[in-house]
Amino acid sequence: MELDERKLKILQAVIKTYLETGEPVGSRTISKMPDLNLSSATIRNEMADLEELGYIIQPHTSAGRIPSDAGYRLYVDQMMAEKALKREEEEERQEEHDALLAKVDRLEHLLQQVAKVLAYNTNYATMVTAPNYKNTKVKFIQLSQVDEQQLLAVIVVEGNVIKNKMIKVEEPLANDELLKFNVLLNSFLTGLSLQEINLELIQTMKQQAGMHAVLLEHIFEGVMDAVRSAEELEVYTSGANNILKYPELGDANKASELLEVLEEKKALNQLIESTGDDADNQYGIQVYIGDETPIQTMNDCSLVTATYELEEGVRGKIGIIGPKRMDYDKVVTTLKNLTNELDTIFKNKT
Amino acid sequence: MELDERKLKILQAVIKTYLETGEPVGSRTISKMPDLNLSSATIRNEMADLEELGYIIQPHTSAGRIPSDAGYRLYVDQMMAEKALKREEEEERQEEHDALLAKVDRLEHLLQQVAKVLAYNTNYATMVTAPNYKNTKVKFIQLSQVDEQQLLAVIVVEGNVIKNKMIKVEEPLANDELLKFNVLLNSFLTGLSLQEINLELIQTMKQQAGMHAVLLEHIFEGVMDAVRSAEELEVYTSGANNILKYPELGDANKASELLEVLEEKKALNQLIESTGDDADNQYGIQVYIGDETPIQTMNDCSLVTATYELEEGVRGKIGIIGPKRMDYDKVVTTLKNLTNELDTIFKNKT
DNA sequence: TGTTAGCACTCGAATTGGTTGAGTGCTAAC
DNA sequence: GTTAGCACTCAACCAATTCGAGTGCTAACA
Repeated sequence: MELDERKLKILQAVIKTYLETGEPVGSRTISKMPDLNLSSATIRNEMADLEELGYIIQPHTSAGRIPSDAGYRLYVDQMMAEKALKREEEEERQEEHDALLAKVDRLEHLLQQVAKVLAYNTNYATMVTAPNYKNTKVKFIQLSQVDEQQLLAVIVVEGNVIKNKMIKVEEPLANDELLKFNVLLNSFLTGLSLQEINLELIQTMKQQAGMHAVLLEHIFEGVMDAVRSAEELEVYTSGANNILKYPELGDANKASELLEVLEEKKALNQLIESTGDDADNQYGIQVYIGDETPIQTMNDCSLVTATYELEEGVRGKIGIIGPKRMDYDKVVTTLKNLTNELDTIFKNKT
Repeated sequence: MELDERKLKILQAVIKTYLETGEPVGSRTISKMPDLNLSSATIRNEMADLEELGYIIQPHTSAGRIPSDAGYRLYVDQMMAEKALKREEEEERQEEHDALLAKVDRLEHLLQQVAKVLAYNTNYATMVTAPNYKNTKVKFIQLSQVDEQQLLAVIVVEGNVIKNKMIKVEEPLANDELLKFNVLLNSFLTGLSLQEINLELIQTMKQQAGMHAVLLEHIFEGVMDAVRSAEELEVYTSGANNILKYPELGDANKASELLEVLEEKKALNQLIESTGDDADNQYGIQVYIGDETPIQTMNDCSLVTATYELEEGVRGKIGIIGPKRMDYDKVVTTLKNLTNELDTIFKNKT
């Protein structure tokens, strides 16, 4: 059996109405559509075929049909393909800037705000990861004496992300020693990516410095800590409550598990990092349906991810989590516009 | 009518069993308790009285009784009074340290961890506010040249909380100018509390400095920004999913509203700041039942707050949100132990 | 006077049975 | 290949019924 033109049309009709209503779709509903002029009986035959092909499912004998994961998949693929064609015409129309985003300054706040706005606009749960700094380079590094017993290490990496670390010392450093340290640190580390700063390098630095070893050790440890904390990926979430708005997810147990995942930043990070590369399609937008999602808890959900770029090579991800019957079209469009908007914001800023 | 000894006992029995079961408590259940030897009929009479006094409620004619807010109130007050008496004996027994908290270093992470552990231990939703820095003093302040067009302002306040701010400049400052600035800033601002740094002060500083006004303006603005951002209160939440575990809150609408509040940090802050001062009782623990909670959305919940002290005068709050029939005893004990533990951690640390 | 046994009563919750109607699959005719 | 028609299925809904936990009240008892 083949999926001919007509079957496809019927399938799309089923899915579309199911997305709208959330209830199983019967043959009569479809037959009444003006688009394709067929009796309910014919539709029934076709629907039986579609079920055999695995695109739709009957919850019970005397009910209408709902899309299977495979059905959604087909639908989404189709949609994405269409979007790819329409691309040029639309490109110009997305000028309206979101006032909510414009005035935010600090990256953390911006990303949190992005998650919030997105959740508000789509009515789904959202998450935004901070960009991965591993590939960014150290721009500036500085030790200062805060008080008798404490040094402060400040590290700025490209993208103007700032990390701080307090370092305890037994006794204050002399001014010229501090200066020496700063010169040393800067000359060695500036321009390196965080990835390239490793123990080996530190060793050679130590040899070069040739100063009181214990103190040195301590300070380097602190600096390394700061570097490491810059690598830590932050995740911002919003709209968790939206999950409860969809009855198919709203049962207390499932919803509770989902919420738990949304709180568990590590899991989230893994989740969103395990989604494929943006190279897969021209918008960097990917759709995971049901079992395709990387986490078991989300098997009743769909996940749509997009990639934004803070600057060359420094990327973060945006994710939207909703029921399988989410409004894929709207979500994809919104994400597309949003990433564009972020692009312009970042390009003007940095 | 009076609330005599026996009535009180019965009331407590009703509340206790209701806390455990979550279902209306009938007269027979109480009469079977070994503690007070009375027939169900007598209990019924007493319960009728208790209802008239407003301590318990009958959901419908042929059901048992559940506590009213007033009933809970009485129960909690009683409990707190008892705890106050038992205080000394217990004091020594709370030595077991929570391994999960010991190794955390940065304050943000520690507080987040506190929220998490607390949520895990109690099965309620939790929130922890970062301490209020308004009263803390500036310890250290520094401007550095990061690159051609950017200055970095770093401010450290007591409690070792660090704030950063990037400041754009048209052209790089000369080294001696920068030095001058730093001296100026430090001499004026160090030792002041964040509250005391205001426009007036800035004005006098400007006059003193007497340099190119525009640049100055810019820099001060940046510094002020950093100061302001230090004032911003952070709130860490955890265990939001626990809300769904209690049927009386689990209906989709209410739960959704609650979750929304938990996400809205500003609202949370207001909420927890509006709770009274810790002076009210010796543990700094307060219980808000039903309508007593400061937010309408929480009228079906109870809120228990505690205060911790990072150092003299620098305090934050911890809140636990659960159903009205939460296990007050456990919650209060847990909070008491936790604040003690935090005390020892902070005293060893700083 | 306080306590208790007994009893009629109430009312939500659970069970049952019947009805409805949306939807199906199949067959036969067009 | 399409469609009208028909028998069939089954969740959803509703009403009637039962069940039982719990009540309030009264009368008897200590």
